[in-house]
Order: sequence, then structure tokens, then C-alpha cells
Amino acid sequence: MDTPDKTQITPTSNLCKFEDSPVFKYIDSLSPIELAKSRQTDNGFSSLAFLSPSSLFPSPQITCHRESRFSVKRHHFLEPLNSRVARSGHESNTSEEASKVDEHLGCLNNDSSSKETSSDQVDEQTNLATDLPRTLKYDCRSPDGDFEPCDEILKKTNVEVAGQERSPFQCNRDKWEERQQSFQNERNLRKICGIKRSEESAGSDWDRRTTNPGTTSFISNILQFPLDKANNSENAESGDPSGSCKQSESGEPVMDQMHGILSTCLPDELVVNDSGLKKDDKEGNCNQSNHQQFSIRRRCLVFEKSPGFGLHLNSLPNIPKGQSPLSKSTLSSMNRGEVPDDNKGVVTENSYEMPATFGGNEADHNSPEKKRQKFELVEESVACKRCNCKRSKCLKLYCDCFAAGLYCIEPCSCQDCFNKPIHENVVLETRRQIESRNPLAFAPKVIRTTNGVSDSMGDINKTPASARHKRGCNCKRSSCLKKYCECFQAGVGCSLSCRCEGCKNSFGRKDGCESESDGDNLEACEKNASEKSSHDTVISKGQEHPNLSVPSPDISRLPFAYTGKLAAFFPHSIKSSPQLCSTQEQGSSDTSSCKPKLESNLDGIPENGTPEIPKHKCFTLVSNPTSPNCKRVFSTPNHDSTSSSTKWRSRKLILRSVPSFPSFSPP
DNA sequence: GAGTTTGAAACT
DNA sequence: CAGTTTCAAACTC
Repeated sequence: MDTPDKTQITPTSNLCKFEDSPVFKYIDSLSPIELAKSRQTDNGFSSLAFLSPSSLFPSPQITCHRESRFSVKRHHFLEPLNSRVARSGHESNTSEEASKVDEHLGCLNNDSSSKETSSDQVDEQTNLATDLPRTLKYDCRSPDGDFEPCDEILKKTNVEVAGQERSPFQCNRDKWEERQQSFQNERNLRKICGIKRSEESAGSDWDRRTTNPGTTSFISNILQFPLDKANNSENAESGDPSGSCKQSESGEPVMDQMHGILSTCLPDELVVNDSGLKKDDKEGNCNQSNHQQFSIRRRCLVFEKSPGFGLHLNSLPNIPKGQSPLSKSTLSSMNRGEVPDDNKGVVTENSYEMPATFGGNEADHNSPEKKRQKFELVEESVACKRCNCKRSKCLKLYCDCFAAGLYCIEPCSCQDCFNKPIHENVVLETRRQIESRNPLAFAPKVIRTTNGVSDSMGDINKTPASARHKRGCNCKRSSCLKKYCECFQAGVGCSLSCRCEGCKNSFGRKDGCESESDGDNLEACEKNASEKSSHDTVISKGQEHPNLSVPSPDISRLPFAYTGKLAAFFPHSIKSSPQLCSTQEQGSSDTSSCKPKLESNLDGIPENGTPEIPKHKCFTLVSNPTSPNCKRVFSTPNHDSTSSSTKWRSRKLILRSVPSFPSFSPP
């Protein structure tokens, strides 16, 4: 009734004129993009709208167009999206779809007298106006991170939707090109990150995530806000399509702020869509699922894209620091006996560290940075991966997660895994058994002999080879040159503790390439080492970064003390322990010669290191969400007073004297 | 991706 | 404690 004829007719008529114009034909001939007939408006946004929660406004028109369009464009996206789209397409034929349309139309609060055609167009426009702020603003982002064009597009689009004052084709093309770039970025990103997360694992973890709302990352929450607001606004202001546009615009400041936040850590938001969409698939319902979808989508983004740190054996200790915003909730979750699922994301964050540094400056190819990137690129393939246990149920030291005192999480592809919070008792009991067999089973395997160690060690202490595997390797065939060798894998040299044969460890041979060496030998070894452990250095730097000096999410994820196999590869973390430093310093001070010093340090570690890393302290930290920094797990100032008296006791005595498993204490 | 190699962990 | 088996990661093709 009140619906302006302009809304109904003008677009089509204008479009027809436009299409028929010579200018249009000329542009069309130039464009590699095949124009999709005269459904200009819909086409214009369809490629964008598919990112939006389709179930929210399942207009038959849009659904239909999406389906057809995806057949062409879908290849830019992941399968789940496809399935979702297809599903969406099927749904359009169902009564459910019809009811959704009715519901939506009801939300629009249009005059009941509005014609169907009008309703469709209004519906469509409303969808566009609603979807655009959610998708365009992200997806139209220019490579240099400038969002202005996107906002411009958005504004213009809104104007266009209302008044059809702008050529829809031009808008379409602009956005299409931008999206093309965005997709290309995504593909590049995926190549770099080597993300091949199985859908099964993703799905299972989505389940866990959704059942654990308290672990939503702060960015997710930030993102959630405007979405909620938007949705609420839709309901509140639904009467007028343009009102939706206005609402969208009004939401821009918030969205822009989010962009500001995300732009620093989310190079490409699209990456998460697969997961998010999969989630959407699982939960078919409308608004809630979409809310969650958005939340999860962005959360996943945070996981995967935050500039950060990778999680793999050799860099695990550093990852945590990229998760500062989550640490508190994480700890509190731990305090409740949960395993913060947020950490899962963090686990994978590193994999996306590359995009931030990758593809950027070609001029740096010969720089150490390039080497680091190269190394990281190799590591990326495992950055998203954790254990892959099949028979051990992740309850043996074979399992890296278990050995590190971590629950298995999403990146794990383990089978019959018991290393989960739900089986906490089993985990703890198993761990206790293992520790009863070998009290040092979960102790760090690699000890860095640095920080204040006597100057006689010189620069050695600053090298990867300045750390040593506590028990040493036992390599026979790998010559300690492959990751089979724990020493090599940890980036440390072999020591006299090793029983390896034919040691050629580039980080330092047990025959003394390093420990006995003076300058030349050492340089040769370290040159080797620096190449292979460039990440190690980077990690150290990262740890020193003030912004990264935050509680370790992985630490907080520990069901027990922060020790174990993965911890064994965290010499830096251990190094950072004031207590360890002091005790090691003491230990080293008792020795005079170089080689014996190394040995003494190593030998002293069980006493000074593991046993005196009071696990109850660690637990105390975990139990105390207010602890600012998990490093304090190893920082036991009050313990130092006793360390001097206990550290030279026999290993077993000390071990018995230290509660290895505080969590065993009855609740 | 499947198969092989390797060495740590677990077992006897 | 030594030998063997089991295991999962690393590696190769």
C-alpha cells in the first residue's frame, strides 16, 4: 500500500535501461565476469550474502540465486560451505522455508497489504542490508587493510537499495573484485598454513565448544555484540527495510571498532567459515545457530589467525603467550575442572602466524627473517596438529599431549582418547602410575643451561646448544640429525648423557663439538644450529616481548603440572624461571670446568629443576585464576629458601618430598 | 596417503 | 638391568 512503486519497479526498469545501454554492453564486454542476467541486485550481493547466516532470512529468491551462483563461485570456499549452501537450496523448497519466509515477513512488519512481489523485494533488500554489514565490511577489505572502500560500498549499497541510484553492476564488480582478492588471500593463507583440519575433528570440537560457552574468546564476544545488536535491531526496527539499513549503518562504529581490533589479528576472516558453517549445519535452527555461527566463526578466526605462535613440539612453550586475553577465563575454567577449549584455538594459532609475515616483503628473502619464515613454514604443517595416538588412548607418554600434561584438543587426531577432561580421573590416575614408575617421567627433558651461568661458558649459553637433553638420546641410526633424536628435535646438542652412536648432532655432538670447543668448533656447530633452530631464537625473542609475557594458555590447560614431554622442549620457559635460574646458577657455580659444568647442570636439574619446580605451585596457579602469569609456576620465591638445602639431596628423596600431583588432594 | 624407519616408552 | 615389544612421530616414496 505504502510501498513506493519505486521500490518495486524502478530497479527493474532502471536495470533494463542500463543493460540495454551501449555503456553497459561495453563494460560487459570488458568484464571477465559474466553478468548474471537481470537479477542485478540479488546478484550483486549474493556472493556476499552466502557468508551471512542464510537461515536467518531465507528468502526464496536469495536462496535460489545463491544456489545457482555457488555452482560457479563456490570453488573459493570449503566443502562445508557448499553443503550448507546446497542444503539451503533444498530447504527453500520445504515448508520450513516457507514458514521462515513468513516469519521473516512478519518481522518486516510490512503492511499486510503489501504485494508479494513487493515483499520479495523488500525481503531481499532487507537481507542485503542486513548481510552487508556482516559480510561486506569484512570481505571487501582492501589488501592494505583499509576498510574505507568497504564502508563506502556499504553506504552506497544502502543508498542504492533504497533508491537504486547507483549502478548495481558497478557495485557488483567492485565487490566481486575485492572478494576475489579476499578469496585469493584465503587460498594463499591456507596453502601457507597447510590447514587440513578434518571435518570430523572439527565437528567434534565444535560440539565441545558450543557446550562450553564460558570459553568464548573475548574477540568472539566482541564480535558477538554487534551481531546480537543487529539481530535485536532487526526485530525491533523490522518494519522498514531502509530501517534495517539504517540500523546497519548505526552499527558501523561498533563494527569499525571490531575491524580495528580484528584487522590487527585477523588477516582473513574467511578462513573460519568452514567451521562456522559446519557448525551451522549441525544446528539447524535459525537465529541461535546463526548467533553461534558468527561467534564461532570469529572465534575460530581468532584461533587460526591471530598473530601468534605455533603449537608444535618445538615451539609450544611460546604459543601460550599469544593468548593473553584468554588466560584469565582459561584459568578460571581450569579452576572449575574444565579444560578451556579456547586453548584449542590457540593451539592452532601459530599456524597462521605465517600470513602476517608471509607474502609480505619479498625483499627480505635473504634475511634471517626469511630463514625463520622458511623454518616456520615447515613447522606450519604440524602447527595445527597435536597427537595422533591410536592405541595408547593418549594415556601414555607416547602421547605428546599427555606427556606434556595437556588434554587432547581439537588438532589432535587421536583415537579412543581418554586424555580429556571428562576422563580426568583416569588421566590423573594414569599419570600417577607413571610417575610412580618414573618420578621424572613428566619432568622437562631439555634443560637450558643459561641465565647467569658462569661467564666461563661464554656465548654458549646463548645458543641452542646451551641446553641439553636431560637423559640424553639413544639414537642408533639417525646420527642425531633427525627429529627421531630428542636432542635434535629439541634443538639442543647431545651430551655425555646421550648413548647415541655416530652422533652428528648439528646442535652439538656429544663428543664435545661444543662443550669442549672453543671458538671455531663452536661457531661451526652453532652455524648449523642457528639455521635449524632459527625459530628457537625467535621464540626466545617472542617470550621477551612484553606483550607476549602473559599466562600460557597451554599451561593453563594443563590438567596437572606444566611438565612433561612438551615441556621438555621449552627450555626457554624453564630458563625464564627465576628459581631455576638461580638454582642453576648455584649449581653451575660449584663446577669449574666447562664440560663438567654442563654435566653438573644437567645432573643438578632433577634436583634443581623438576623436583623443585613445585607442582603444587603450579596447581596453585591454576587454581588461582588471578595469577597474572603462569610463569610463576616455576617461580617459587619462597621455595628458594629450601632449595639450597634440598637440591643436593638424592634425587629420589627430593622427588618424594615434593608433591608431584597436587591435584590428588581430595577436593 | 600409505608404508617404512626410528627411537622412546612400556613391558617382561 | 637388559632384552623385547609397543607405540607414535618422523620420514620416505
